[in-house]
Amino acid sequence: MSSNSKFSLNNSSIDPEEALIVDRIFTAVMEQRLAPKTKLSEPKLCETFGVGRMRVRRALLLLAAQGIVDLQSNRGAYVACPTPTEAEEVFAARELVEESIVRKMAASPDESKLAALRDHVKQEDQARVDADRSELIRLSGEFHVELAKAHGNSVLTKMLRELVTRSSLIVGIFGVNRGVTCPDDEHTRILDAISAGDGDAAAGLAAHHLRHISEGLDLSQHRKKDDDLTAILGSA
Amino acid sequence: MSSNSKFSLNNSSIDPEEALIVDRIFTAVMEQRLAPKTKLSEPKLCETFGVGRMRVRRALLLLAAQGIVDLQSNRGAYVACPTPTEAEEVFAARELVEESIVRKMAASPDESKLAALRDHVKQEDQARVDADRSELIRLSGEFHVELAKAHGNSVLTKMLRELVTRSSLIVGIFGVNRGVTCPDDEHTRILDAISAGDGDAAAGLAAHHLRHISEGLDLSQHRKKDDDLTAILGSA
DNA sequence: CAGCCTTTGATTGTTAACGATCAGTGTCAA
DNA sequence: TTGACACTGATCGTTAACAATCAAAGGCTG
Repeated sequence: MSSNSKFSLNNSSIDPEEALIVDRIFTAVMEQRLAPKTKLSEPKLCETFGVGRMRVRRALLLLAAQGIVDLQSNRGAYVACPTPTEAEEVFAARELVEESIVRKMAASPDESKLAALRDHVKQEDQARVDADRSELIRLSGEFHVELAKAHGNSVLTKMLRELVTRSSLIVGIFGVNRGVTCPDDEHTRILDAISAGDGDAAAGLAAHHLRHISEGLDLSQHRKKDDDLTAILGSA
Repeated sequence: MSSNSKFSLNNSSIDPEEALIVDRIFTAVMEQRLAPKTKLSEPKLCETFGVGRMRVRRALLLLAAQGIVDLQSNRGAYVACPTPTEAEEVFAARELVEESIVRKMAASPDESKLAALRDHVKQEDQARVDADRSELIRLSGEFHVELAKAHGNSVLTKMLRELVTRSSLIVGIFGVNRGVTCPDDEHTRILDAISAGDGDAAAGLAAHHLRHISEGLDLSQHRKKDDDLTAILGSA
C-alpha cells in the first residue's frame, strides 16, 4: 500500500535496483524510522538489499547529493543531521515555494485534481484513527508533494519532495512532540481555499501551516540513535 | 577571474577533485560551450582531468542527478537535451521562485548586498563591451544565482543554480538568437525596484524578464553537436 | 588507578582486470 | 545496388582483490 512514490530520477533512467535502494532509504527517512546520525555501513546495506557494493555506494552518493545522507571521508555514511540554520532555510524555502504553488492553483482550480487530494487527506485520517504512526507521517509529508504534483510541474515536484524529506529529518531532530505532524484539518482548509479560488487565503494557510510546524521545533537539543538497521529497511 | 563559484555540495564534504570535475562541466554547460547531446565519454574525461575512471563516473552520476547529464545504459553519458515540456517547467519554476525571492528582498532591502549585485551587473556590462560571449552568458545566468545568494538562503540558492544551469541548456537548444542573453538593463531595473522597496514591481520585472527569455525560444527545432571536448574543458 | 601508546580488526577508498553490450564496418546474396 | 548479417573495435558495467584509513581494545608506564 505504501511507497507508490515511484522515485524516477529525471528522464535519465537510472538502474531500477539503484532507484529502489534510494527510494527505500528515502521513505524510511520520511517516515522517521531512520533517525539522524544513524550509520549506514556499506556491508549492512549490501546484505540488506542483496546487491553489490557499487550499487550501495552510488545510492549513497545520490542521497548525499540531496542532503539526506552525510558522507564523511573514510568514516562512512550517516543519515544527515541538519543544523539549525539549515532547518530554518529549508522551512523558509518551503514556505516560499508552497505559498506560490497554492496561490497559482487557486487561480485556476481543477476540481478533479482537488478530489484526488481530498482522497489523500482521507487516507491521512484513516491512518490517524488507525494510529499508524509511520503511515501518518509519510502521508502528511507526501500531501505537500502531491500538492506540487497536482500543480503539474515535475521540476517543482522533485524540489519539493527533497525539501519535505529534509523536513522529516529536521522534525526528527528538533521536534518536541513528534506525534503531532500536521495538525488535524489544516490540509483540508488549504484545499477548501484553493477550491474557493481564494489565492491569498490559500497562501496564508499554507504559510501558517508551515510556521506551525517550524515553531514546534526546539533548535537546541539534539538526539542520536544508531540501532537495528536491517529490520528498518525491510518493510514496505 | 572566472569560476569563483565554489561548488560546495552540501555540508557533506565531497572529494575536492570530484567537485572540480563537476564544477568544470557545470560551468561549461552554463557558458553554453558544451552543447546538448554532446557525448561525454569516460576515457576522454579521464585523460582530460587526469583522474581515474571512478571519479569521472561519480561526477557524471552527480550531474545526472541534477538533470545536466543524461546517462544512457550501456551507451554512455551525454549532455542532457531537455524536452519542450521540461523547458516550460524549468522556466515556470524559475518564475515562481525568483518572483518570490525578489519580492522578499524588496520587503527589507539590504543596500550593501544590492551594491554587490550592482557590481555584478557592471561586470556584465564589461563583458558586453568586450564581446566576451562566454563570460557574458555565464555572468548573466549567475546574476540570478547571486540574487538568491543575496537573499541569504543557501538551500534556495542551490536550487536556483540548478535551474539556471538547465536554462542555459534550454536556451542552447531552442534559442533563436542566442547572442541576446539577458536584454541590456533589465537586471538593473530589478535591482532598482528592490532598492525602492517596491515588491510588486520587482516581482513583475523578474517575471517579465524570464518570460522575455522563454518567449525567445522556438520549441520545435533541435540542434546537435559533438565536437572537440578536451579543449572545451581545459579553460577556466 | 589514570593516561598514553600500540596493536588489531573492521570499514572504506582505489585500482585493475574481466565480461557484456553496442555502434560501426565490411561482406555476401538477392 | 541494396538489404541483411556477421564481425570487430571500443566503450560501458561489474566484480574482486588490494591498499589506506580509522576506531576501539588492550597493555604499558608513570
